[in-house]
Amino acid sequence: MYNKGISKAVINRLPRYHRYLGILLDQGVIRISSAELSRQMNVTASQIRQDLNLFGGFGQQGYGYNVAYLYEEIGKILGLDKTYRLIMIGAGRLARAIGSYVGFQKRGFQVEAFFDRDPEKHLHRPDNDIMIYPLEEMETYLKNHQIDIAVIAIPADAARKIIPILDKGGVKGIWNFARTDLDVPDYMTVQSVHLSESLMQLSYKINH
Amino acid sequence: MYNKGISKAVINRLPRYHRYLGILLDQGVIRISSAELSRQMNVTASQIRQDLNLFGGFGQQGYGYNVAYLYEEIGKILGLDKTYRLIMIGAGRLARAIGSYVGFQKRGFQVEAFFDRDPEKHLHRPDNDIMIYPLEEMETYLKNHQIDIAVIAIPADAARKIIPILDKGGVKGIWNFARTDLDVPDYMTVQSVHLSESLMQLSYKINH
DNA sequence: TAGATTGTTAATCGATTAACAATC
DNA sequence: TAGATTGTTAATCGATTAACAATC
Repeated sequence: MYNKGISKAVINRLPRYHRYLGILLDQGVIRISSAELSRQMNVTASQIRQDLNLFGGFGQQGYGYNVAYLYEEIGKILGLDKTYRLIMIGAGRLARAIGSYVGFQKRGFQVEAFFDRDPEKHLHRPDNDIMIYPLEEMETYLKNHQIDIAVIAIPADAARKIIPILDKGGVKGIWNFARTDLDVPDYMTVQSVHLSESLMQLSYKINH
Repeated sequence: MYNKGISKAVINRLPRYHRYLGILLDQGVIRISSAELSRQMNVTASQIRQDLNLFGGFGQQGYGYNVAYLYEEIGKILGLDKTYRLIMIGAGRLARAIGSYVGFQKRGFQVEAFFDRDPEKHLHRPDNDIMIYPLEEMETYLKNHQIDIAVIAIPADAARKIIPILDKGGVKGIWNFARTDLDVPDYMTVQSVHLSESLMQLSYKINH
């Protein structure tokens, strides 16, 4: 899979295409034209064709796109055909909620462990049998386990401090829920979910 | 506060300015130039000045920007000088995590109640004394309480069905965590946090 | 006053949309 | 074959960056 200068705007749209195609697939729809999909998704047909063609000709003139095939291909582009091992950094409410969200909803993403400054504080619940380790053990843990993604759900300063350990431990991607930007080497990637900023954007929109 | 055609890109950047200014404020920094802020934030100075000037001249030639003043003004633009009453729709892990996140972190956003299809299922915890009501009572509840924001953390189809009730109930904004787009009348606004899409974007970036 | 830095206009860049020839 | 619809190029639109005159 090769990145021939795909813009960030396009990447951000791919998961949404994937979601809509998944719904069509469930509905038993076999083929769809860019025009029809554009109606359902509220984007232009031109944009759909333009976006898809960055990755190759998935459609067929006079026919449209085969739903199952396109769904599959976009899944591959997004890397959903692979599996990923995750650790959760933090074991508070948010970390546990995200951990079980990922565990239930996302087949290819396996939550392997939680780490917390104070693992005793967070009770093990019957529906959550994944171990919570003390944060100091993370470095050793990463030596013995190949982990692809670290989910960060701890305060901002703790989050920034932990990056070198994740780097050394061979973690490739960070899903960041802390209220900070994170500097990582260029062979690592960060995807941030800034809940606070999202709520502020809502508040802006309500007032304007 | 008036919206003179501010683009979405600008609005999305405002909370980040606010965050950085908050840090500077905590550090006791009195004034800052667009050049210095641009270095810290990794954006161009030009963009900062351009963005800020959409809302008025907050700076002063030869001086820069007063940190406290700018922080305050951006806060006002974002509507952070007001208070908002929220209800949480859903009382599962994610809803409770977000509910307590908002409660702890965001002073102006008050969580008033939870609603759930099965309120009995979700135990009341000592650190969470906000009531959980059955979902059927929401319509009546909204008649008797002025609620500004509904946070949606229930499955996609349930989420879509609930919109008319929120509309009738006078809710202005929706913070949507369900895996669906939501159609609302144009006097309402939706801000979605698509966790699933965010994770897919991370997965894409790891592979490219 | 001189130096610094904004506010703002103009130039550039990139992303979206329109159009249509290619082709199934 | 005729009709439909893609793939792709060209035109438009919008957003970002550069430049500099205004001014503190």
